[in-house]
Amino acid sequence: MLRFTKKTEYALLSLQYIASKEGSLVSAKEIAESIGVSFEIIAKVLHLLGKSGITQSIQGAQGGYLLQRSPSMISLSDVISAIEGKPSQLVECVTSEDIDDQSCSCNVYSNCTIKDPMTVIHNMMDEMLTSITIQDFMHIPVYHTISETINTLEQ
Amino acid sequence: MLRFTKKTEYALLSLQYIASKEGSLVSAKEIAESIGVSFEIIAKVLHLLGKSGITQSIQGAQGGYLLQRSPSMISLSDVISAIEGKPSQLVECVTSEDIDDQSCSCNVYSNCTIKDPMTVIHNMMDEMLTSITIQDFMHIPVYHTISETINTLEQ
DNA sequence: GCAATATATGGTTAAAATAGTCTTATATTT
DNA sequence: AAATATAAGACTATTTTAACCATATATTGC
Repeated sequence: MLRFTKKTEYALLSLQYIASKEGSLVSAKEIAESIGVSFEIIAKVLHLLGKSGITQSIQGAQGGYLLQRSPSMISLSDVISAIEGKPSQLVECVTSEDIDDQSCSCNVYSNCTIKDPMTVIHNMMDEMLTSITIQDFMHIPVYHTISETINTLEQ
Repeated sequence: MLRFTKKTEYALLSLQYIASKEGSLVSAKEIAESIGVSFEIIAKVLHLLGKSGITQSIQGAQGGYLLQRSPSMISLSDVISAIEGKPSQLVECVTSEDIDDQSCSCNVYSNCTIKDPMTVIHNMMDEMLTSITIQDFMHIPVYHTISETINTLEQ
């Protein structure tokens, strides 16, 4: 349905929360309570973010999580990849990796006629998801067009 | 997973096929065979496209489908809305309609802190999906950035 | 009128993805 | 040793997606 998963949503909320604490260790329990979802889910999400090097975790009592790089260096694309285990794929046969070297695994049509336009769309989407970072989740007003947003982000 | 559904994919393939026939009636059977999927699915997809006024159908023998407007006036956003019955929603609480008048139906957090940035992302995505039309599915090469693509589309 | 062709529409089923919970193990601090 | 906190996998329920099946309706042409 072209929708972010709940896990991605929780990841963004968690990263936003950690970023707002600017460098101090934050526990999964604290984040879960702040967001209002179960501890287990937040722990799982933070674990996934850690495996991808987005967050750093300190085990043990008084442990917790912190960001491995600044909010402006963590893109939405990074978060989606971390949560889903792979880069986003609008269609099965087009990924961010080795675009020219990809064979269509869908066997329904021998000669795919939408792969090229789909690749264009994928690239546009990818560029967009890469341009948005956790920093943009800190305090930004609502814009209504790409150009307005790009102008603002470039300032 | 932020992926187009198969139905949307079939819809795009069907519309591309109908557009390539430039005005002549095309049957669901012909489209299904051309794409390589079952007749029933294509019939259902075409029916959905018809209900949204994208295609026009002529019933009975020698009947079929044709486009109700030119390929350049049918956006990807239109197609997704037609197939899914509603505009795309990246997150539950942000839609294209009445953005300022929407209440968050998710009850997990009383005070949603990502709605504004999500609305920005939704608007960017929406603008992108609206800017892409069936015409772009006819014969276009592969570009790799938004700016390249926008430049080309504007020519 | 009737057979053939084609769309219209709803129901059913199977598979896959998503969401959430539960359990156990491991690490660190006090 | 107890308390705190992350690590990681198993398990279940729900929802979405995908595909198929069956029947109804409309039009053409003989």
